[in-house]
Amino acid sequence: MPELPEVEVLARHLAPLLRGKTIRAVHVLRSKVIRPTSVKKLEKSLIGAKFTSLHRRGKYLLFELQRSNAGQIACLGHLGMTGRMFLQPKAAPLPKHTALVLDLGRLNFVYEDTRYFGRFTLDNASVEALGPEPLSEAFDADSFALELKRSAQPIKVKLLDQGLVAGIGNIYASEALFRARISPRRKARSLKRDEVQRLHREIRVVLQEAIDCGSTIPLDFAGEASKDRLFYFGTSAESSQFYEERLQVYDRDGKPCVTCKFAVKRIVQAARSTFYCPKCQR
DNA sequence: CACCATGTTCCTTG
DNA sequence: CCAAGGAACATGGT
Repeated sequence: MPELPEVEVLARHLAPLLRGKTIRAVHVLRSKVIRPTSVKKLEKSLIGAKFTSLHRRGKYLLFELQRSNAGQIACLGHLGMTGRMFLQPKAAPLPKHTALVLDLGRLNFVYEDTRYFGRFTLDNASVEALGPEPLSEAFDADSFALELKRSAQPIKVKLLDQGLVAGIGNIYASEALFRARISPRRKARSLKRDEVQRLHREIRVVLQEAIDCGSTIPLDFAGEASKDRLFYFGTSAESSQFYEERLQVYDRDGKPCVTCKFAVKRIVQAARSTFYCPKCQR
C-alpha cells in the first residue's frame, strides 16, 4: 500500500495504538528487512523501549522510542510494494510472510511483506536523501521549477525521484500529470512556468484528496479482514470500487478518458507503466 | 509458460 | 563527478 497517502493514513492509525507501549521481545523472521542493522543490535536497542511517537516522511514511517536509561531512539519503516504493519492479539496466527514481530505484551506488532522489499531498520540514511514533503511549505513551486530545469528525463520518470519531492509513486505520478494536463513523455526541463505551477498544485491536491479519502474508511488492519480495505490494495468489490472512483487514469488502459472520452493509453517508461490521455495531456 | 504488480538500490554506461 | 538506464530483489495473480 505504499505511496505517501497510504503511509500517512497508516501512520495516523498506528500512532495512538503504539503510544506508550513497551517492546518486550523482538522476533526477526527475515533478517533482510532490517539490514544494515543486525539482529543483535535491533534487539539490544528495542527491547525495553517504549513507543513515544510515529510520523511519516515521504513513504517512510519514523517510529520514535524512549529507552529507560539510554535516551531516545528512532526506527525507520518502509512498506516496499506489498508491506503491511498492524497490531494483533498475541495468540493470533502470524501471516505467511511475516518479516518481523515486536512483542508488546498482550499484542504483537506485526510487519508482514510478501515480497520482502520493505524495511524496518535503525539506519536512517535513506530518509536524509529525500526531497521536500509535498504537502509542506518546503515544497515550493520555484525550487520545484529549478530542479525540473536540470533534468532531461521524462517528467513522469522524474516525479518518481524521491530526491525531487518525497512520496510520489507510480500511481499518483500518472494521476497528478493527468490533472495538470501534461504529457508524461515531456522532458522535465521543457515544462513552461504555468505547467510547473499546475503540476505543483495538482500533486498537492491529489495526495491530499487521497489522504482524506483513506481517512474516512473504517480501518481494520489486523487479522484477515485487514488486507484489502485500503486504497488500491485488495480486489474485494467494496474496496476496489471505492478506489476506482478516485483514480482517473491509472490502470485504465483503453477505457474512455473521464474528461474527453478518448481512449486512455498505457506506455512503459523506465520499466514502469504510465497511463495518460493523449488528447488531454500535451 | 508468459507477463504484470503500489519501490528502492546497486551497477554499468555514457 | 554526475545523470540516466537497466537489472536485481521475491512472491503471487492473471
